[in-house]
Amino acid sequence: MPPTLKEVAKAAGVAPSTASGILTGRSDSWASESTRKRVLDAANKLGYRANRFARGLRTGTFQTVGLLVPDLLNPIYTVYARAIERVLEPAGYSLIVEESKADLEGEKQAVRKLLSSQVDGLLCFFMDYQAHYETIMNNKPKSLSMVFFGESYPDSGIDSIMIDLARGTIEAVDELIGLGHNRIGLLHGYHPGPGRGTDARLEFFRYEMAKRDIPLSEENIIVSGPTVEEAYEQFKQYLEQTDPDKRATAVFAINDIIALGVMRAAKDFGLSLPQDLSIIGVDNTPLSHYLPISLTTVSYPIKDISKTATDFLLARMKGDDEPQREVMFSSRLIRRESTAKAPE
Amino acid sequence: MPPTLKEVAKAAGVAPSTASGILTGRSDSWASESTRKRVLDAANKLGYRANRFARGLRTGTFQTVGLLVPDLLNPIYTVYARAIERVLEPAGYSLIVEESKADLEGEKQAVRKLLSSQVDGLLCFFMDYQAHYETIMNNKPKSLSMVFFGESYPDSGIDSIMIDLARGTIEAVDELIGLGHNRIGLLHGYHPGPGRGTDARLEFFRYEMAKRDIPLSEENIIVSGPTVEEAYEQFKQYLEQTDPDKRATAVFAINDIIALGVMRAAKDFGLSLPQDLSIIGVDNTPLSHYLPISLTTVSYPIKDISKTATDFLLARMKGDDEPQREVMFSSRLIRRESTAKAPE
DNA sequence: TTGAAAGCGCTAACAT
DNA sequence: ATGTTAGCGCTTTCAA
Repeated sequence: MPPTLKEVAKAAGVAPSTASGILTGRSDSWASESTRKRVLDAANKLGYRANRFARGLRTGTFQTVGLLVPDLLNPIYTVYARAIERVLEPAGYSLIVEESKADLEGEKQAVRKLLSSQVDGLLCFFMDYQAHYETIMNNKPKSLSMVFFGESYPDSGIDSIMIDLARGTIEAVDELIGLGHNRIGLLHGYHPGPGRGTDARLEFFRYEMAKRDIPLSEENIIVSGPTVEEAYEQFKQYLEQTDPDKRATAVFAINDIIALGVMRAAKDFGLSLPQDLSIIGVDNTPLSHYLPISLTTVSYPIKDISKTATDFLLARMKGDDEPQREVMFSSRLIRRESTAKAPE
Repeated sequence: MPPTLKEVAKAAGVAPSTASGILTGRSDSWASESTRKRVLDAANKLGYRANRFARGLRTGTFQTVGLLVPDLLNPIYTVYARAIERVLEPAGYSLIVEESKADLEGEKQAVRKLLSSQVDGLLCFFMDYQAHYETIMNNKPKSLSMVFFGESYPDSGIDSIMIDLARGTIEAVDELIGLGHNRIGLLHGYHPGPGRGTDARLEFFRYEMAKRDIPLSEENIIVSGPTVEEAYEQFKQYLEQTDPDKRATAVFAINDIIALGVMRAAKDFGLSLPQDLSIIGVDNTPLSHYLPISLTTVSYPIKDISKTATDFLLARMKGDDEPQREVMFSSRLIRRESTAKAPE
């Protein structure tokens, strides 16, 4: 049995309430230096750690925030989780990571679960924001703070952190055009159900292509789920079904993991990389640098993003009620081995 | 404010304790069908969810288990975490994943933290089991159950799940020999401090090599940390410093992630893969299948392993006090693209 | 500057 | 078959 506050107090010769004030560093605790020291020593000696449950029960706060991500096998979410944790920890909060298994149904369940679960705050990467709008607006307890990544609900009071893929996408498109590609494909994978809303990454890509008068054939827009497996299957199918003369010579994939699926499918189809097919990803996953064919990718400042998001959440949980915030981070292209001159 | 048990009870017209018995499905609750139904309905209507903290405080149990892993960027731990979670969830437990950042100091801290943290059980992948022996034996509360992966403390009462790499390693060695390799290197990466104990994977490899009269030059045994970065650096250095005539033509890396580092270092050094260098990993990480050069690797039944470990833990937490258990799972080689005939 | 007492929401003995 | 009561460990008025 771990020591209780009462025991610490007794060992120090003070009342539990006094010890509590000192141990939690409450500002109104004007304990004398000597008492403070006695209490701290006693706590230390006994190896005291406050029982989170008792404290949570008493304070009505959980000192816990949840992070919802689609798929933990995409290492980018591990990177986020780490960065977030690093901000949360010093603030005394713990992080619970939940994944929706890259499935819209799973995501709905997870939202429900998290909304009524005992956390003080929630950081969300949704695959489909629209799908949860009602649930969240109707069921979010007033006491639960949230921050979104990548999209926002107008007038919801929920802060959002956005990544402006403009620069990165423009650089990617220009890079490919500069290499002589004029049949460029796109693989996007955030939408488990087809036709469900539009992906900003896709729209932006379309726009930039149009601006440059590069035809973007609809059949070169490939829809996949967010996992490497789905990307592999979809792209393999694309390769099998598309006339080689019309086939894209370069693919912009909206994240590194699905880019990996594309790579593998291309290899299995007998293409040489990057000679026969250039591939660009997004996220600059740690992995992308170490692949046998390292991946050209769009990168963004993930630590800053995580820090900002977590700071917003922390502030909201403290009661901050500024107007809804929305900040945007920029992106840029990192050139590696997966892009090359267009084939003849 | 979420509804409390008291409110549910009132809505159903019963006492809190009655409602409690019904809602938690306590066996000694001989409530009549009609009361049971009223309570369930009320709970449902109000969206009641028991306050974990109050319950934990009252029962002295946390319904939580911790999982300690070295490095979440190695996807194999994500795979474990998922598989474990899948067993834990139906049993009503949640999982907290802690990573030691692939650093022995971090691991020591994490052990200390978890031992005194409020979890009912602990599943551990340690990098260095010896380093924690004292801490654990001296500080593990009687009420905390533990299960180890990959090593065991004799007479500790802590169950262990082992992977017998025999078959996999033998197959790996034979595969390489069959391909004509006779200078085979080993990269092992579980020991942050050099000279700290020995790695079973290494010992076994040594043994199998000796048995086949294949000389294993000490300089072809490369020590690295468990991350891809460290493996990359170490192997790069190895390549730069080793006489090409003595250099290994094949490398057995003790996990897929460090195998990836080896691949990349070889590429950057100008070697062609797999012609100039064959590489074998261990773990059969999901990723290894999708790499542009897919990785030959030693695989083992990770779901069964996770299930067994979690079942053991669940049983121990329920009070089971069978003698210490130790089970061993087997492994086998999966041939992919990263291995080829030895160069001339 | 410190202590006494109440109560957070829940469960388990015990009483009815 | 159901209700009453006490208390888990902590924090927080309020009183001393």
